[in-house]
Amino acid sequence: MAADHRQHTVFKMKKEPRQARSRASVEAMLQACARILERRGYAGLSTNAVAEVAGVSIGSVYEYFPGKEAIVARLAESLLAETTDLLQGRLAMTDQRSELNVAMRHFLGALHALMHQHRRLLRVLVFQVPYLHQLPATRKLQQELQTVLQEGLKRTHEQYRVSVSPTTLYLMSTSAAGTLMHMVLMAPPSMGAEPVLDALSQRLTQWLVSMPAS
Amino acid sequence: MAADHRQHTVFKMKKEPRQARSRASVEAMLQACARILERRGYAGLSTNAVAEVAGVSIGSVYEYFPGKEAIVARLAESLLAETTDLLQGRLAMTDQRSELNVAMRHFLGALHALMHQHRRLLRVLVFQVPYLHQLPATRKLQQELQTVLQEGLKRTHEQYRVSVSPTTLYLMSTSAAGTLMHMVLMAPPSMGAEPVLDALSQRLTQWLVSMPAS
DNA sequence: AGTTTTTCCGAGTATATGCTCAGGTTAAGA
DNA sequence: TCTTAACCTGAGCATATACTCGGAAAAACT
Repeated sequence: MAADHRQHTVFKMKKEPRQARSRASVEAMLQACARILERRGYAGLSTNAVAEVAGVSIGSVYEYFPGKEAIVARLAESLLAETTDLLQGRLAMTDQRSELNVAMRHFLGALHALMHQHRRLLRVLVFQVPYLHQLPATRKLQQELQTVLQEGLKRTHEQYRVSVSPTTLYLMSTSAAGTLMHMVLMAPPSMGAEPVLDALSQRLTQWLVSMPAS
Repeated sequence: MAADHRQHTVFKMKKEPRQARSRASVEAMLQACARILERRGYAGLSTNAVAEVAGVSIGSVYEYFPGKEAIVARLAESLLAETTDLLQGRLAMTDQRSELNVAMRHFLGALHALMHQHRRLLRVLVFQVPYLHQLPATRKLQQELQTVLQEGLKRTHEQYRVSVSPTTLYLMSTSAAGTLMHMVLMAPPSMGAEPVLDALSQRLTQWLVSMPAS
């Protein structure tokens, strides 16, 4: 039976580990899951393999996770949460003294660095995990991207205070995300990241500047 | 045994059908494959299911395909080829009398329409098929996008003859592709396609116009 | 110490899926 | 018509994977 008809409870943990010992076990399972995903892909991931690589028994896996979907979901959630945190942290650093184009470049640079760091895992999550984009954390991250863009504008120098329509906001965030994704996951080695990030941030900034002020 | 260690011959057909009867069988298998992918996802796809839905025996499937990867690959190749043809066809229609922004809008509109038409299948192919982006047709399509952009520029009115760096070309194509992908596969219903396409083509055009002429 | 809760174990069962093969049927060629 | 090649069949074998369950060991609690 395919995994598609199951309830969405398969994405949640069965029970939270209470003692230090079990917390270490769960951590080992998650690390094992990441290792297997990077090396063998989602199709090569099985609960038995997770148990073996993590050095625990198969029974222990099912003690905490209802199935492999839940392990992957947990792993993805933590990565997505890390990214969301990064965005919020960067936003907190941005104030009225910041130059819009500089702030934009820093945002994109930090985001790119984080994605690049986890690129092997990210590739599998994005391209092979069927339920990734219906995870709450995914939607939260996408929303966060737009929020950060909007808030960042408000906080930078007054001369850039412009009114941004939802369409524009959407276009900017999807353009940026699409380019970052392509660079990290699909770009040929010949394409250096720095020039593209420079050009991208410059473009986004000029785009905003050219809009009617509010 | 995971499917990851196999040779890349799994992506090719075993033998070409010669008679009309067998060509119909293969066609039925491909249609069945598409149906199953749309309804059950890649994880729900099996050679047995393809045989059943197509109304042929499992033996016949293995007569023409070495495994399910080859069926999916064939299906994807035809969809990608259709897209590449569309781009080339549009390019042939573009001449020096065309306005750049109008031509750009038509390109994006046609591309979006095609993607939207196949969005259910496309979603599964993009997000669940591990080997999609290593298919020759995928690379060809990506290359075609950049070529069309570059050629389209050369063919439109002289005033737009500008020199476009590889970085810019890359940035424009990934931005456009990223936005189209997000719109077709992930956008909330509230986001209408037309305004976004209008804004996108306008943006790309203005971007080019603002560059130094060659 | 005694009791309860948490954690862990792993052989074993059920099931799904990939794929073969020996042989039958239909169409094309001579 | 006879021969050959193409095409089709589906029961069945091999394997892999999800998941259970009875019970043991360790930790926490009283």
